[in-house]
Amino acid sequence: MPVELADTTVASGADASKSRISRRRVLDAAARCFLNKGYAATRLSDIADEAGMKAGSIYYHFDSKEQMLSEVFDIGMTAVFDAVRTGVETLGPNASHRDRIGAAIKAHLQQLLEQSDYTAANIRIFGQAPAEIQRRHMPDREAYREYWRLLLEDARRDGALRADADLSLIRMLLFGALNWTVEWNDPEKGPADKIADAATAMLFDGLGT
Amino acid sequence: MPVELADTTVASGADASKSRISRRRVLDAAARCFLNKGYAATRLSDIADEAGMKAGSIYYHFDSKEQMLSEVFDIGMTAVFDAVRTGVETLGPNASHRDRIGAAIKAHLQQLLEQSDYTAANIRIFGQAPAEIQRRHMPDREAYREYWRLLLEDARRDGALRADADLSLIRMLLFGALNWTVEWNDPEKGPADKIADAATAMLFDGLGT
DNA sequence: GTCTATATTCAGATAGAC
DNA sequence: GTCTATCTGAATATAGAC
Repeated sequence: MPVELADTTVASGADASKSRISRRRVLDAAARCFLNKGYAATRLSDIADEAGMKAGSIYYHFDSKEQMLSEVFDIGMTAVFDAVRTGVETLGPNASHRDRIGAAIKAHLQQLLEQSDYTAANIRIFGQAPAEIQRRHMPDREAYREYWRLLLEDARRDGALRADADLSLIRMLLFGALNWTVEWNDPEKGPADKIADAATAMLFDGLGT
Repeated sequence: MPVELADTTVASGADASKSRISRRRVLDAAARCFLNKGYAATRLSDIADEAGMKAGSIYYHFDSKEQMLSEVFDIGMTAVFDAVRTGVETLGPNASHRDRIGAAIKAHLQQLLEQSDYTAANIRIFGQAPAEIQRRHMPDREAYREYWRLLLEDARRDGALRADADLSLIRMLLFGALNWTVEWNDPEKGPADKIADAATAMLFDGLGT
């Protein structure tokens, strides 16, 4: 029995692994398609083409197109939230507020532009996703916004940001400057870090003379 | 004959007018639907419902869904470009660069958030529109970008913006801050001008202490 | 000008062979 | 696990009555 058990374990382990791998390949393809064409305009055959299989085969891994979208959103939000938290915490507790916010901006843009099609898809197409899917993912997004809200509020409390600033407005303008990069950035043209530095400088210093 | 001529003229004038009016009603509905749901997710029956007619009737006024999208893009870009030019030129030739850029920001946001669903649709869904439509409207958008490029460059030339700024990068970050408002702004919550003032202050002064 | 009815095309989803 | 073949529903677009 130990042998059969071992064999079975190996076999099902291998199967499970193959399944997990091609499931992920399909999801990668879905994230790319959703990002580039939008949700409604993406056909299952587009995803299948990019994943190297036939449209019908997708249903071995997923129940529906909506399920794929939902998982793409989940993975994308987790990726960017983790990256930002890690980027800020890596600085240690004595970093300046400017450095903390700068690190958050850098991590956000790296995920969006270089690391994760899932994050990019989440940010780019969330607003046009089916209402039910949007509703389901509101709490994630709210938690992420809340993290940024505290980041900025702490900075103001300690005098690193002007006391008279409308922080929730500023936060949304900052998100806009960062998130809109997905509409125009050409990865060939330069690293996300360069954009991040410019955004941080604009936020803190402005461009007036 | 003068009578018949007059009658015919009046009658065809009235018909033409009715036609123009309901054509515009359909296009208004299309702009709203495209803005809210995206292009691919909008059905002709959505547009028809909102315009108070049946889906088939739309084809009396338009040849295709794509034609509607193309006209929405045209009207939206013309509206925002005209508004921005007018806003800047109204200041007269002796206005400060800060005031000129501030006026451009205000006009852009007013169109986007309060005046024109056409402009909002153009900005929000352009990136997910069919490739052929995007291609056709590239020159318009390029001209608009060019206007802003000169606005910022003139300011820098005269010393109103820092000499070391990467203006094309800054311009795209600014566009992002402004354009992303269409994703989050709640028209009930406050006027576009308030957002415009915050954006202008951020651009010139920054928020650091 | 707008309607009803319909042709046509297409995309999401399912069934069963391999 | 992936394929081929197919069902089904939907959406664009057309035809002809009113």
